[in-house]
Amino acid sequence: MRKGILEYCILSILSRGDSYAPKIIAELKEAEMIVVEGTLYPILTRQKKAGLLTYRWQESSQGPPRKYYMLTEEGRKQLALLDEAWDQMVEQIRIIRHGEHTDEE
Amino acid sequence: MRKGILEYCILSILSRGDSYAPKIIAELKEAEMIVVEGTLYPILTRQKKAGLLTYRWQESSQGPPRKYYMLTEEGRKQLALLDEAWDQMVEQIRIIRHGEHTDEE
DNA sequence: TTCCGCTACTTTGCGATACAAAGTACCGAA
DNA sequence: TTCGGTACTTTGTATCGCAAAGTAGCGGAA
Repeated sequence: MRKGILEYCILSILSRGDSYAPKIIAELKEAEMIVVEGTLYPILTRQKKAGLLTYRWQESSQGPPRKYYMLTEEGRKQLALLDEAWDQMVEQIRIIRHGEHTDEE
Repeated sequence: MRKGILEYCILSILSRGDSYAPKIIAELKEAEMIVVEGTLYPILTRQKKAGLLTYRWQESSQGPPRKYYMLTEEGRKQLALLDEAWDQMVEQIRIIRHGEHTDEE
């Protein structure tokens, strides 16, 4: 029950600072949204291809260099849209669950 | 961005009273979660097969009889689980978006 | 009665998403 | 040079939702 939502989470995480895959995975795990490499990397690739992200190579003190991803201007726009869509969905599901009460309570 | 959530919505709707497909579709459309027949019917079939739903035939004043679906006891349990999972996801996404944390970082 | 349109339910094929698992490549230490 | 750890990539599979076409029963109009 979270297909398509990962994309939103990833943009959200990157909106708070550049990051690279293993770190993103750790953040998502902390939020109990278990993600594995084989899931995350294709999403990052898709989003980069869609122009939402870009990346820079950055040396690491230990191990190979890392791809640090960051939002593009378009990525920020998309995130704003997803923010709105998410809020609407949460509200609609609240209505479905508890009945519609827009004017009254 | 709503895959897997339809199942939850359908159980929620049925928890408020028995219903049949076109009526469920109308309710979901009202919630701006557009659903078409080819989407809903397979879900109902899956859920019935999973033991979450059952149905009875009921005559209609005009047109063919309708399959009125209703939750089983197991369906209610599943709905309770999904309720909890949904709340957790909403909370986790709120944290991801706004950087809420307990005391560290 | 026969035909037609409406309602309801069903099936098939496709694209997209996420997962599991295996594979590639680079770095530094022994 | 070899080994273990880190990072990134690729392939195959299952599932979900959609579009579109198909099946079937009911009731009104000619």
